[in-house]
Amino acid sequence: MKQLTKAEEEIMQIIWELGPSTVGQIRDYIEVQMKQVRPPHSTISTMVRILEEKGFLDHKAYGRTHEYFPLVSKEHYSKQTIHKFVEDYFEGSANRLVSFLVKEKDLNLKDLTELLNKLEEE
Amino acid sequence: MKQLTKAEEEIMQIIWELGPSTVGQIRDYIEVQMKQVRPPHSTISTMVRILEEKGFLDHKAYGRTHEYFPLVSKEHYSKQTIHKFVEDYFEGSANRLVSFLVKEKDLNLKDLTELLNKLEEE
DNA sequence: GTCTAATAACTAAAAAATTAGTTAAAAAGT
DNA sequence: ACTTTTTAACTAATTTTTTAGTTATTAGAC
Repeated sequence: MKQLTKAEEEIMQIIWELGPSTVGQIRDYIEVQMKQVRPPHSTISTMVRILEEKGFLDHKAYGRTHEYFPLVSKEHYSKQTIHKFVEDYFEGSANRLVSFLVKEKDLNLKDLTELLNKLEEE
Repeated sequence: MKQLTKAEEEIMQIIWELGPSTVGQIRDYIEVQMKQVRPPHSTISTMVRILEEKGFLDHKAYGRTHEYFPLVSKEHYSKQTIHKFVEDYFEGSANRLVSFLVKEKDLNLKDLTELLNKLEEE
């Protein structure tokens, strides 16, 4: 699976968040939720067409309006990304990643213990 | 801190791996270890100079030979990257990342338990 | 010392990514 | 019906990233 560029990933995040969306809805989201300047229609339109080309999106046409929806789930993409990341930075060991998180205080032992208990119940 | 591009990150990985390196050593590594075509000197030279500009590398000059070394450690960079990743994909919760890893079988409960015990000893 | 190979610095070219203009068609509002 | 707004498609322009050519200098081999 191809890696997303920064701008592409941002668009994907929005569509994952909103679900199936039109170009207009994406622009609204950027303006209202992200409080940025409303980008030109053509900018977003080009982005989603590239994402479609790369196989991340597909669309349904309602008349002239296209509604874009993800072909790759956020879960699937994050799985790939994390896999590569663990590969590159933790010699492929998820264990080491967890150790690292604990050392870096992104995770404390109490939380981890609780989590483990919960996971064991399932 | 700036995000690295794909090619930039590859160079950084090599320098993190090798320690302080000259352009020639990097080219050797790419040829011998990575079994790729030996890139032109100028290509690698440009990359390391850009990385220097971005603050990821510095160099020591021995005569005309420059030895480049990291200013940003692999640990520091991975910390930033993972932080952003957890932010974007796990709502900032490292807990959820760990759950995800377990669900996706990158991590099994036995290992996690052992790890937890080890961490608690420290 | 002379020659060869490696080097840094500079520059340029190519490729990829990003942003945006234009047009024609459709939809929505009046 | 007429006007305005939204849209897709196409295209172009810009910016960023990546790769590589050229030149002058240095180091090392002989």
